[in-house]
Amino acid sequence: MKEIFTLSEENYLKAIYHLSTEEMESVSTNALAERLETTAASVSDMLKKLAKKELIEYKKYQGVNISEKGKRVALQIIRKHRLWEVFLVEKLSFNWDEVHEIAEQLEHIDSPTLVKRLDEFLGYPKFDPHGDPIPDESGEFQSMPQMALSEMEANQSGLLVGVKDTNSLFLRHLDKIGAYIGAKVKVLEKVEFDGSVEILLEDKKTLFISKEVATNLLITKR
Amino acid sequence: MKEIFTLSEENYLKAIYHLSTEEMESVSTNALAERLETTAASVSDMLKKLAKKELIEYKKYQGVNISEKGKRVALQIIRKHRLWEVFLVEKLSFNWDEVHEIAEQLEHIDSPTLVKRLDEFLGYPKFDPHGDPIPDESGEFQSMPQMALSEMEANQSGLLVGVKDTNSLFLRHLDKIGAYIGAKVKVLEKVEFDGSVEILLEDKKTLFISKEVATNLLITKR
DNA sequence: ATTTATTTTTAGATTTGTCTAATAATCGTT
DNA sequence: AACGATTATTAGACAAATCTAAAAATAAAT
Repeated sequence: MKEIFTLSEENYLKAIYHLSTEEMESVSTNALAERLETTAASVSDMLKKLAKKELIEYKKYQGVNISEKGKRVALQIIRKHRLWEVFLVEKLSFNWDEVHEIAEQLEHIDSPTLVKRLDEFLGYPKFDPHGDPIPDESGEFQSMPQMALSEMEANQSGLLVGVKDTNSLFLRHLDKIGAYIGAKVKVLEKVEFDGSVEILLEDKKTLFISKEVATNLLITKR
Repeated sequence: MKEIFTLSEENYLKAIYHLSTEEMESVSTNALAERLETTAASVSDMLKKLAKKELIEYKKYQGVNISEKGKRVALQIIRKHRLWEVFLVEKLSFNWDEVHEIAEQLEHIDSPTLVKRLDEFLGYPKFDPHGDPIPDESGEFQSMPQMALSEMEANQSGLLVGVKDTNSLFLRHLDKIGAYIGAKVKVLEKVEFDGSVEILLEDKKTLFISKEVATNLLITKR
């Protein structure tokens, strides 16, 4: 029989998964508390519960590592989150900066059939509107080698495949300058003294990108 | 600022609304307990909370009446429930007997924009797959005068517009005999001794409907 | 290697929604 | 109108998830 998890447990698992892929070390209580906007005390309590259910590996004062079982659960939630984001953008014409909060709710809807049908309805998308890969039913996902635009050399070109920061202001800025997921990008020149980058977008227009923006744009070569 | 209600509160409100339209009297604690599959004690507790928030009118031992405010809230939840049912059936090709449980979850997603966009995406449907009317943003809905098939006289005809019982077995039975929402129905004969009804469906086939089924089919004349 | 600072955990309370068992109010019958 | 039956409410407990304040463990710094 299928194990059921509470909303809180699901949110903890997702946060632990994300934090442990961002840094390769084990996740600290404080980092989790900050991410989930709660106290370290609450995190400690919850970690005990998750450990008892074998969703994480946890030794007091040693931080957390997600278990295989926990990873499976987390990836299914992430799968739902990203599928719903595609739905919201493609079918309901939401802007890509508006969908996160709604998807945070929809990701907890529990119905495997629904997920399967939604996936089919959307044409089995492999990436969400922010360029993040969508895990399949068994948790696998395609991921191309990515780098920040700021790490590329002059004259290299690639495809804009994702953003690091999903902050709404940042996403709207991208819309304004005409950058979108899938756009072809070529680095024309790297400006030494301020770290900004001159790029050619879709072989059409050239523009300067600040260092801040460049470090938050993800590119795959060719 | 918008008032937020818990999942429990929303489910209570919905149940109170439905029970109070089914019978015109005030709703009893026990009826609610049965409907919500909980105990009378829990219901008593919750009624106090809802009354304090002015969602219901409640006097101890006197049963509940939903307030105008409560009705507004309930109708918006029902609106969401029915819109999601349309989505599941029309877009994700679910069967009409499979959608209720999923819609019970989706109805609690909180995003007015989402509801608006979904409504638009579905082409502003006025009725859900079971023939129940979908309230609009201000809680208004079209409702044609309806009667149970069992109440019709011989030789009268009408349109099958809804079902009373939404039990899955019943809905599948309807599929099997070829009855669907929108079908034209003519009463050929009413059988005295067992209350069954002989009908002509869509001017094509005649069949006998048991009393049980006939009382659960809703018809509008012409 | 101590001491200080930081991080993490525990102890004890609180809120929400639920339960069982006991009490109280209302209803139905004679 | 009074009795017994039904229905509804309270009292007291419990589990989940959170909090603050205090204690314990680890890390950093002199």
